[in-house]
Amino acid sequence: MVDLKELARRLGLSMTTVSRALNGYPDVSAKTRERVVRMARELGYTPNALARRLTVGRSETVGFVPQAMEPYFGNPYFADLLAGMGEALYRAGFDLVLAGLHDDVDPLAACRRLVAERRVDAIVLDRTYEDDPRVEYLLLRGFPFVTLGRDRWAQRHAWLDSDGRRATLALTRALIAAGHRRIAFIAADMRFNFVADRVEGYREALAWAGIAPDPLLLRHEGFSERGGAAATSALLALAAPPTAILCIEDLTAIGAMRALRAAGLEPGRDVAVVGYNDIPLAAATEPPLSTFRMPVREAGRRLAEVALALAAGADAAAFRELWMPRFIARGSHHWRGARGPLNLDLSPEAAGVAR
Amino acid sequence: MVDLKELARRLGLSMTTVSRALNGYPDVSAKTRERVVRMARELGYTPNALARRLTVGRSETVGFVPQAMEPYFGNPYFADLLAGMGEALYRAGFDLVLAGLHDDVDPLAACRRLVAERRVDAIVLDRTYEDDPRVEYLLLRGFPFVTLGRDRWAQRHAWLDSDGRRATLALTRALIAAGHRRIAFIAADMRFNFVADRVEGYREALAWAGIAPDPLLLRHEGFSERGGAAATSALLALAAPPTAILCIEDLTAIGAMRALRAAGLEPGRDVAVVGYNDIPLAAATEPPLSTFRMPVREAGRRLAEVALALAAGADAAAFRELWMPRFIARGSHHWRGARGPLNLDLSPEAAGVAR
DNA sequence: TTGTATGCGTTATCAT
DNA sequence: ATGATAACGCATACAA
Repeated sequence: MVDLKELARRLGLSMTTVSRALNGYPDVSAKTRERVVRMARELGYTPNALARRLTVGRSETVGFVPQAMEPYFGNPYFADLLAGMGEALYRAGFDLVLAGLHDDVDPLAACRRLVAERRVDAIVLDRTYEDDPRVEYLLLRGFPFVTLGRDRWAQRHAWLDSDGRRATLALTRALIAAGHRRIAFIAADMRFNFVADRVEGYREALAWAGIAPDPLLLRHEGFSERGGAAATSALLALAAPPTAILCIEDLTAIGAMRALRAAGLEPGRDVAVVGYNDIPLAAATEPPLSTFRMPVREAGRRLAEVALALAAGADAAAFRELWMPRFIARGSHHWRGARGPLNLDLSPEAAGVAR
Repeated sequence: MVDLKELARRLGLSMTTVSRALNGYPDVSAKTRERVVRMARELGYTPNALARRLTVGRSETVGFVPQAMEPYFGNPYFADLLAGMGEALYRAGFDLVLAGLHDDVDPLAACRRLVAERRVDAIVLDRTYEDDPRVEYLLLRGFPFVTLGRDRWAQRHAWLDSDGRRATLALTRALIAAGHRRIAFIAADMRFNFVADRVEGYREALAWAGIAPDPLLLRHEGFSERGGAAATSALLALAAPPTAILCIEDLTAIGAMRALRAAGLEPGRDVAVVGYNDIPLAAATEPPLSTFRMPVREAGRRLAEVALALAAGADAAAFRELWMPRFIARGSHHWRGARGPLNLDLSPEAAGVAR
């Protein structure tokens, strides 16, 4: 492995000049630069990233620290998000490191290590909790980070989020307008901000319509197909079962549809079912699943871009983006009691009404 | 941020002594060590990983480079593998970096960069191709790496693999013994070694039974639910449709079952269907999917351990492990024409017979 | 048991 | 336009 010193020796130049030529500094003659570049290629010279990183004081690395792995299993979302991030980071010459992916280590500990040892220049957090320890720690340290999903303060750090509240609000209102009165929501652990956000939209729509929320219709085992099925069975056992079921994820909805069938009910006819995320499987269910789509790959790219900007010293205040998911109307949201087709109003005005 | 020099100054000791005390060297008095450790904690000293890495000449990092992302989407396999690797690496103080996760960059280019710039100490490769460029490159460079999935030479590098050939061989033989004669395999791109390996087992079983392989029964669009469904529709349109369908993945099998139903056939009765991997969804299909289970999380852990050993200079020859997946007999492998229950012989002897 | 001095491979500063 | 030298923050060979 030839290093800079060796390369400079062979060229009869100083390391300084060679380094400058290679890094595209202006103050080096075209002729010299050409010589240097050619020789570097011939000898297969590649700078040692470890040395460069120490010198420039940057690790050229962005860390990704999830809160929990459970929601990721079987979820294409995960691969898509990583692919998006990986793409943007690769372009910038940065590495993507994953930390805290297993349950036996506190995600906070993983964060601490990344920050304290300067292993990364910025961090991307996914699926934050309310009062997330990772967020509090990074805020305290003043370390650059961006979250996918905002928290209730929303003004303390950079974030990117899909407007789950608005989507759920619009959906619930549309269901009510179509005649539904018993609307269930198979959500998940409310500590997740994105879950709380969606539940909020659901509740606002009910309140707006003057429907008293029935706590029995809100469930929290929605992070798996199995959970969706179990929750649905429980809902069907109610004295007054729901006519519509909102789900925190598509897999949840798939489980819900399975349980409905098992109970002799036809999803998309006897009961309306709606998922979230639009995983590939969603188009292939029977009936095809109506759901919301968020461009996850692009979100990953954008998160990486923001992380890079923050690492370069940009102000976090500049990076707060609320993306609107699109409703994908397929078959499962239908209901024989409906007064007409489902008509979602995703406009900001409609969302504001309920606030 | 206090560094080693500052810490030493405050203690009235040399950097050397402080460094040794912190790194657990024996030749430092207990009293001194205690003082050093206490002060380090008080001042919140944490060594700078970049500096340490440059000094010791190791990046303390392992890279993971997939061949393609397509097979990962919607596959819990991916998250599980990463979680396993992340766990073992975290314990060792190593970082896990992901590279080449997007389609617009050649995985080989990602490998090159990791190696040439010394960004990682070892690499884990998943789902290798036959004559995989990544493998050839790393072999050429003499760079430490381990693959999940072996290639046809099998003796050139460290690997860990599930014995897909043997599993498929045993399954196909058992199906034949049960009376099946038209057995289809919805495989995938044969450039993937694990696909070719499984197809080999399938063919061996047919040959062993004297059944001429029908090329129409071997399909290659199995990397998605949709592909599984499409392949099945094509198979059903055959003059002589299959009575059993092997699938490269569970999602494929789910698609196959969907297409069977759409054609008025009942999987697990009219046609036997078997998946691979045992994703959570597999237990929740109707009928529940019979499949093979590989402990992916542990495989991830083991891959990381091997990578760490190789990075530390261990000989690759010591790391060749063939794991046997377990057959999970649920409902979908049944067939009304069967002469009896399916009886798999996964013993090495049974696998050897056909060789 | 502790300290001195050197090196890791770059980039950056300051001359020339 | 080019070069000598310092600095990045640590670990380690060698000395004491």
